Amino acid sequence: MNQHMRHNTACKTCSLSPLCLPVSLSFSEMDRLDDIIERGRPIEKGQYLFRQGDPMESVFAIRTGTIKSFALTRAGEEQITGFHLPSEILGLSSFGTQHHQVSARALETTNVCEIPLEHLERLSSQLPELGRQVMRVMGREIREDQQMMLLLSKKSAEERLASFLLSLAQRFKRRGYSEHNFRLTMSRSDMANYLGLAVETVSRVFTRLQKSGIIADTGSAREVHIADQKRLCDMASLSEGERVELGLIETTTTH
Amino acid sequence: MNQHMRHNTACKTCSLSPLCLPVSLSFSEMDRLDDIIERGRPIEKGQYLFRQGDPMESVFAIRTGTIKSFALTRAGEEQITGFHLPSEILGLSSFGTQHHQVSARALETTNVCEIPLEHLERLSSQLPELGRQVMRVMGREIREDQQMMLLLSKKSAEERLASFLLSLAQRFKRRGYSEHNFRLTMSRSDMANYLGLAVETVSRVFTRLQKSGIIADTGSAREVHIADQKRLCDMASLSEGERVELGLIETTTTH
DNA sequence: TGGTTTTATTGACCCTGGTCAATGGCTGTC
DNA sequence: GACAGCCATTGACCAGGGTCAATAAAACCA
Repeated sequence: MNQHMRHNTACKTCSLSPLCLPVSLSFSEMDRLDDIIERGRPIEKGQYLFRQGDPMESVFAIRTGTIKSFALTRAGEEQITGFHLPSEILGLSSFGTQHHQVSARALETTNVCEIPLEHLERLSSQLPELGRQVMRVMGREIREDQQMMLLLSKKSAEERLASFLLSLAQRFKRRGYSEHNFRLTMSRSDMANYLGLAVETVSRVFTRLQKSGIIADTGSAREVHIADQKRLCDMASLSEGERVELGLIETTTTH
Repeated sequence: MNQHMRHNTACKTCSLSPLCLPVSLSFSEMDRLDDIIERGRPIEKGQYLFRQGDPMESVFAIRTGTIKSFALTRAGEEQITGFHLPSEILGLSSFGTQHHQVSARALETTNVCEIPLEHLERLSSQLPELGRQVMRVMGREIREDQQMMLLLSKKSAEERLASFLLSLAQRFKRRGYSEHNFRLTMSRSDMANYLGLAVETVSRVFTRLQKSGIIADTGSAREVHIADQKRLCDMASLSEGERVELGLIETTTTH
């Protein structure tokens, strides 16, 4: 048993493990994974989990909270590359480099599981299923990034925001939360940055979504209530890949 | 020795191996990799290497030629997710799924090395360095996709084309070709699709680049001669990550 | 609690790049 | 070598969404 382990923080008892690295490991294998995981104190809102350029020593799984990851452009502005929810793995994009290629910052108080790379690599060669899961997670990240490329190069402002809200809804649902009511942990400006829009455009699209009754006015800008999911889907012009991720269709077919 | 092996097609004798999967394998390990690799007949221009929805049974390393990979949008148009040059690995984005999530089509006559997934996974657990290299390649792909997200969400048409040409130049250079003179294997329309622009815009930017003397008029639209690389770099507004990939700076630093 | 800062909304205006249309240049084929 | 089809270029026009500016609403904090 791991000295760092506290109540309810072992993979075996974690409700997120079916979505996370331990998926398809046996109980005894999970114990070995637990032995290399370090669980420190929470990261407060605004604090960095790691910064671009830091030595790359671990990857992180989110236990609770939200993290945004971003790269810095030449001009010093951020380009947000993702918002990460519980069970998602952070740091994979720096694999094969000595240093983190992005920064990661908490959008709210966040707890993470730290997995030292050195131990992960050693354990992966002993537990083939763990290595395979790391590759599956990386494959999913590549697919998501490529869907994001599609969104950024082909979709209108309305389609972008609709796709984003549906993606969040689905991710909350998979984690056992409501897919219709949730709180946005990121600002309008973060959303705009991520979606390749101006803040003002995001704000205007939210207003339009409310006026058309697709989302309800909750009184707070951060609180979302999806009132008409079907119309939101229509508005998003989802690609096949997105429909698969959202669970709207079973599997892709040949064209 | 592998029955499929032909002259100059073993990893051990392939000039691309330092850029490809076998990097940092010993000769005897390379032999074991060679044993699972299948090298079939060339793929002609326009032919598919695989199609979105096909069962996912192998990944592919390009030996010669160029492949474009793309997903289909709901409306049936393509979204190009990448152009792949010799030594680059294709199919990683479908890791963890039963079926290919993108299609891959040859832009010119192309030779590939086919690596059956089942064998690759088994061999990776026996040769930890091979598994690590697969993860490094996937990490690089994630970083490139995220740089593409930056390009698509923040850069102007000029900056996009300049970045694209520099990226191609660098990739040709690493493969031993000229970084100043090369032939584009993709059409204006493919470039436009990949860069999130209209064909007409790509054409206009090419004209502007010629008029300003940054690229020379070679008489052919597909033939590029970079006349002033420095100004092209300035024009591209490269991010730190891009500068690292292009070898313009050594490593990222903390901000 | 009041004052300061950050975040969100809304309006007015403008610009980059998309769309439509016409033309010219290649490539391939019978 | 003439025709077909695709690819590339250029011009004219237009619109989606960016920018700037003003205000309102939250969040923060001493």
